[in-house]
Amino acid sequence: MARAEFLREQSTHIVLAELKTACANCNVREICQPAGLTPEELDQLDALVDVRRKIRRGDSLYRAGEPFDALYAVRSGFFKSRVTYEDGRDQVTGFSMAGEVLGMDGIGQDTHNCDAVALEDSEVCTIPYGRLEELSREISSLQRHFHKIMSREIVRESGVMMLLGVMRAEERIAAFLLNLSQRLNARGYSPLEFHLRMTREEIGSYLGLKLETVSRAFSKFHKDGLIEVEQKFVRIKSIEGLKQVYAHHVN
Amino acid sequence: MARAEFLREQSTHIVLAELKTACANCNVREICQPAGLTPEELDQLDALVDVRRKIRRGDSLYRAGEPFDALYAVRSGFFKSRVTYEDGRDQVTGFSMAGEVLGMDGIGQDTHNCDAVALEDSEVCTIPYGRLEELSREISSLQRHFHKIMSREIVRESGVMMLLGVMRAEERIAAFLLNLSQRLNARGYSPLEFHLRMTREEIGSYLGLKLETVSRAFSKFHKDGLIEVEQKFVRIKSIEGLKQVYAHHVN
DNA sequence: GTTGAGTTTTGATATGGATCAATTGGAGAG
DNA sequence: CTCTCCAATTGATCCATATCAAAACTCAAC
Repeated sequence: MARAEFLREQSTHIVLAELKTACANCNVREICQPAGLTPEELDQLDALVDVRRKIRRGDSLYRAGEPFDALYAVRSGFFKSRVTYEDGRDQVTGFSMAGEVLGMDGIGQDTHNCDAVALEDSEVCTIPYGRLEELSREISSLQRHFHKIMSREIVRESGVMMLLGVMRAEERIAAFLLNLSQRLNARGYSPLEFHLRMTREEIGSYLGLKLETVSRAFSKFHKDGLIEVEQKFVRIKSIEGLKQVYAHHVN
Repeated sequence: MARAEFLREQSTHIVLAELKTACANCNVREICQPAGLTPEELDQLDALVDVRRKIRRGDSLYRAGEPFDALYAVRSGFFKSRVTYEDGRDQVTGFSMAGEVLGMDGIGQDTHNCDAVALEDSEVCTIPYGRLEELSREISSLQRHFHKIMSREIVRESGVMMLLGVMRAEERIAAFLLNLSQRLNARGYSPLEFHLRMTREEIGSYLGLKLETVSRAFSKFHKDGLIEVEQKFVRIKSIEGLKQVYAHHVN
């Protein structure tokens, strides 16, 4: 027990020591550090993003119904957001990777609207919401940036509505893979080879499909030479081919 | 030309004269006028919401791709938001009635992401976005309110994802009617009798269904004594019954 | 009133994806 | 290393909703 305490202390120290440099090459810095800030403003921001938090695979960062008081910037790892309906049915409403922001659903009702569950051991920076509001009253570039991030979440979701509302199963899955690829690329990871962090069932839930349908589509894409799949590992062999899957559709 | 100038002047006068009283009992005032403002702040807000604009049925308030520079508060009338996909497929992503805000999709990319089309002759107040940002830096209750409205749009959309992802046709339509009813009620209209402003096809597009399916569900609900429908007119006879439609579902 | 285009309803049939079922494959616990 | 459990694949069948088709109804224009 004493030893556990010690280890925790030590790890906190390491975290604090790393923070400065960590922010410097953090994917999330575009959120926390919009361009054109004065050194003084940068110091204020340093103070804003204060607490780092580790979330173990399977644990949740927050749960629907909990009081909302902070946004979270994913520093490393991978999350799913999940809404549970009254009757117990649930749906995955999004996946978040390093460099993305979680929790904006909570602002409207001061209460989280969904669960955010880590799909692998993850780390987030906590952005206390009250302080974010204060600071974005002082720093207009931060304000603007924050608004853009919220707006993009709205646009992202209307893209998902499109997936769910008008696309066929294989189109949805092609679009899903392409979106994942593009986001990984934007964060500096390989856009052509990656590990899926979620199960077929979670992909299906997100896309409004059953896990068997997801599996069949993967097999089909494999057979057509568009991807290689082995369990969670995916290699995209033809971005163009995947785009064809939904471009080829006849109205 | 001189005459046209004169008319415009005059009409501006009328608008300004009406604005004060108009705002006083406007549904949108909770957006434009969060509680607890000083008289001074209220004057600033009066200046913010300056231009009223009439949109004829069938015309669009804005279109995807147009530069974004303002939000719109619907004063009267009814709009649909529509996203068109590369290949020409489109989907209705929302309906907006008096007292609701349109255009937040444009903030993220400085460009509108969807078309907003009037489904009946409508009137909106224009809220220039730059000024809204300025003012919400000065008035924290306005800032907070604006953030809440954006966040609620995120939550609304994740609700639609739920509709599209997990519900069956009749459940979606029951949920749609109940949502409409509840929003009309919140705006002071009858929650039990109303005119649909949109066609069966537009409802279907929103819900990811074909118009025939929508029509059949309406007929079924009628037969079951849950609603009366005659063309665009709807009378809800059993809110409870409609709730049962999706409560009764077995996992 | 008549015409005509668009909307809605209803019926018959087709089909994409769900469901049910069986098997295989992997990863973690002991 | 083996056992166990969960994830994934694949096949067979079913069903909810799409699709195709025709008729009725509505409203606006003339």
